[in-house]
Amino acid sequence: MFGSTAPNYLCFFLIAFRKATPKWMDHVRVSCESGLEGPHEDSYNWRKYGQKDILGAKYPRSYYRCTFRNTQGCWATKQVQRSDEDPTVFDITYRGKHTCSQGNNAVLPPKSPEKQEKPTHSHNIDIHRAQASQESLTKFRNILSVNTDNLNNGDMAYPFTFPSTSFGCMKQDNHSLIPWALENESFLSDLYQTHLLSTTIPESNYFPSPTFQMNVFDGIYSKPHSESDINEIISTNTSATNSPIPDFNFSLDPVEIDPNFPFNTPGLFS
DNA sequence: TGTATTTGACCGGT
DNA sequence: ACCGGTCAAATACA
Repeated sequence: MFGSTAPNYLCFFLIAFRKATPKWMDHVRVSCESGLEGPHEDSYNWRKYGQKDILGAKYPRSYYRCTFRNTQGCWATKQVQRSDEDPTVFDITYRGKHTCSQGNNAVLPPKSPEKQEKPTHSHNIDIHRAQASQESLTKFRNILSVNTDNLNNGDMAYPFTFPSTSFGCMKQDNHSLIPWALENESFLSDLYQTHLLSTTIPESNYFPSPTFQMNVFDGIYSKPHSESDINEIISTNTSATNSPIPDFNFSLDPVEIDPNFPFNTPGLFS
């Protein structure tokens, strides 16, 4: 399977990255009474790069990637699709972890309020700050409307809590923090993306309403598509720690990797 | 003019 | 061959 050339290795790792990137679903219910529709806001800067009609789905799926993909090499992506059953619900699938500045701790100021769909509400911003105060978190939690769609799903796990410690500010190159970070935050930190409801603009151009009703993914890592997905995440704990590619928070699925694979092959990561 | 979105084409996996 | 995901040229917008 593996040739002796670096490009072959690179190809392999790109495939492994795609396949092993943790995914999770985020169901957002839009408040009908507020007259809002469209997906949520998660305070990250996303750039839409595609839209597809999905077989059997009423609504098209939109594809977003981090705005800073090129400038900062952030490979976080997300998919947004309106639920067939309940059009007020958007299924959001996140892939990858933000390695850009906004993913570490910074919530960059909006370039323009309209276009950047940036929440100007402090709670949402605080939630993304590395040192959000417990007070803010408590206040924020009080206005959350938890979507319990997944509670009947036996796969769910990892109850969502609001830690008082810094969150989502892990530097990707801080290897000394990796073991703890991977065990506790590898994906949980990404779950710590909260969402504001959109206005009437669907899919992409949305920004919070002053009367928004916060509906946050219920903080549960839900519906792993398969057991392998869990393995993918768990494997991050081990394989990524010594990964020579610190910029990518991906895991290598041990099922797919020959344990005898010569990682120390000269030129492998060159 | 720079940036974001749209949308048909393209590609890889199944 | 079909389908999902991505690319990139065209277009829109500030």
